[in-house]
Amino acid sequence: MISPVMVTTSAFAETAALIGDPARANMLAALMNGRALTAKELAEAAGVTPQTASGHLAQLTGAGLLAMARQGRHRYHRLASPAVAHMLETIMSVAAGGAPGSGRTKSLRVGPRDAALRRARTCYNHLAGRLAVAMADRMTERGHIELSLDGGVITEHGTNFLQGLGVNLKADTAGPGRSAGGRVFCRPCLDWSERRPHIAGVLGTALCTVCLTQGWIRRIEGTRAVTVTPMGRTVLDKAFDLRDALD
Amino acid sequence: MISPVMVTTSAFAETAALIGDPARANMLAALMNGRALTAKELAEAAGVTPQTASGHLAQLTGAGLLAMARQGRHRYHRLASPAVAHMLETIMSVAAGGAPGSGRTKSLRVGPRDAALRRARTCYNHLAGRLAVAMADRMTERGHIELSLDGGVITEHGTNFLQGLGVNLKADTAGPGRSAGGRVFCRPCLDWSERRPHIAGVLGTALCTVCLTQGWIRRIEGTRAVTVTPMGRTVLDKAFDLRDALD
DNA sequence: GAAAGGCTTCGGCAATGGCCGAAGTATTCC
DNA sequence: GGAATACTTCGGCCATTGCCGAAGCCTTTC
Repeated sequence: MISPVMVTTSAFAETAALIGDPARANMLAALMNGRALTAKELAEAAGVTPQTASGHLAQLTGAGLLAMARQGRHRYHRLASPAVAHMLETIMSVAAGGAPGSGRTKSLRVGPRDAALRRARTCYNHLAGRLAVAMADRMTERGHIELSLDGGVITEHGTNFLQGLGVNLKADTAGPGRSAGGRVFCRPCLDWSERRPHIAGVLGTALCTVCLTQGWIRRIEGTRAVTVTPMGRTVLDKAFDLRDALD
Repeated sequence: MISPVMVTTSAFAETAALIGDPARANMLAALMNGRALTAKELAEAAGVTPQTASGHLAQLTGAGLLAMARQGRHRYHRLASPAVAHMLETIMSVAAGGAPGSGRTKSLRVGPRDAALRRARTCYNHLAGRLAVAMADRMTERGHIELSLDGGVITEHGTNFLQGLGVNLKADTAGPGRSAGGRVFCRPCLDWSERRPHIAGVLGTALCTVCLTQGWIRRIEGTRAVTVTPMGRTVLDKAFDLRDALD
């Protein structure tokens, strides 16, 4: 007999099992930069042949974790929704060491690629790493935002500050990131490398978008890491007093 | 050669794989009621023999997902931290059907046990299901809270309301759920059965605690579902105008 | 139209890992 | 002290499933 509760429990396990395979996990991690990649690129990211990758991608798409779009002879795969990205980030956060302060030190921090990731990276559609945590810290210190592990909100002061940077927060009057009262929340996202919250949600997305379009940061191909351009360094240091966050 | 980035990716995949096994997934789901269970109880929940469960529990504990406490000849296992509970809830949310509005209809809703779960259940340390969503809706309508997918906050009005119910929100001046400014946030938690947010975080925990200690709701043994007592029905319907949320 | 590239399906191999029976330790109860 | 209970370790069986080579489909390019 199959209990009705088993149905949902089984979907729960299946989803996790899908993520739990090393090859698929690498594909999903590669897609955490928020962009769509071809099957071949994902095969390379996972370290498997195209035919093996094809099977994995079919499974992930079938389960609703990925969305696929044909374009010529390419097929572009991306995370199906921000909810999926959020889920993956949450798992990464737990995988990176469990509760902060616990004795677990599984994630060794070595190597240049790793260092670049810890310094600054994208987390689906917002920024993460030392850079993002530093930005959140300065904004908190100055009263631009209020942030806790349970939630966050931008103040009037912060709205003005961000608009001065070119972030338009009054574009739409309602959206997933604002309450019925129009208040703009910023979702805290626990940074897996820094173990402290940074800014996600609509606010984090807007901030990341501005940084990219203005050329303050640039994506490093084939990884989630980003570099801060010389211009970006000047602008962001002036705006956020980054101190040694980029060293 | 093992790339340094692979280290973290591997921990990511291992964590997901740990959750992905059906037996372990059932154990974790059973622990989502927030309480500690013995190895035997978890074996029963997973549908495996004690010796098999023992191996699974050792893995989960070793990975930092569970914490264990000896007590006499029993060993009580619980989720290691709220972060783990949050991760599991996020996976359940995605597993229950991907993005809201997507064509996925994998989770059939049948059977009495399932119906009870959808009506009211605990989600680690707060309430979920139709009951919790209805409570959040009423509080939003009345201006007690502001809630969006990105965050939430309790208003002065809401603080008074909850204190009238016996929830003391001014107990400590700082904590994980409040910003440096003392503002009390309530984390939104996407309800996997209702596909709408309900109240989590410190606020959700406090609310759930009051309901349990006052005897308004009671846990159903062996499941995450809770029943609303006759007294609770009276009190909660008066306070929250639950309408048909409990039918 | 032929060639090339991107992607998928099929088939068989191999290894990972979950499962239980049996046996061993630790703790409580009588 | 002996029986009972809770839990763990060990060893071998078996199913699942990830992997790649080969071959086929579809689209673009020349």
